[in-house]
Amino acid sequence: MPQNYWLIKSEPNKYSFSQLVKDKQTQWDGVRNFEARNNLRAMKVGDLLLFYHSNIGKEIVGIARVTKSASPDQTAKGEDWSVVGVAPVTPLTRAITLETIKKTQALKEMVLLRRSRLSVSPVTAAEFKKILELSETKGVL
DNA sequence: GCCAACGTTGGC
DNA sequence: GCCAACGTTGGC
Repeated sequence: MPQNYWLIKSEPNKYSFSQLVKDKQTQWDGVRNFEARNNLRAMKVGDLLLFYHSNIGKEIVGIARVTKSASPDQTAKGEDWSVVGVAPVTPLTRAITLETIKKTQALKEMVLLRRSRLSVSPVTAAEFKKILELSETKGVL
């Protein structure tokens, strides 16, 4: 079964990776952008997620996984938005900053850089692997 | 705090 | 259907 990879953004003062670790699981709601929503809908249980802190930190801090595929976002009654279930896998041994991503040849084409305002974006297997490698994070794949 | 990028809205 | 105005995101 092919597994896909994604990057999800959150401002750490709103919902941080450590909060997700505490919660054990959460619903990824509040997405109000069509393209981001379509990416949520393309997620399958078991897909892996890079958890990025925007504004504060500007770095990828952890790995999470999809525990539940897309369902209607109850926080948007009458509108057609989606949520997925997300659970933490592991924090990165070393966080990967935006600066590092920009400097790293293998990561220069990341959608994160090309589409800076998109809050849910696809990540290639090669990019995902590179992030794990650079962050010295083991036991995920 | 500023501003570039860019998605959305609304007038025509 | 075009496009100006406006609002939001997110880097700096």
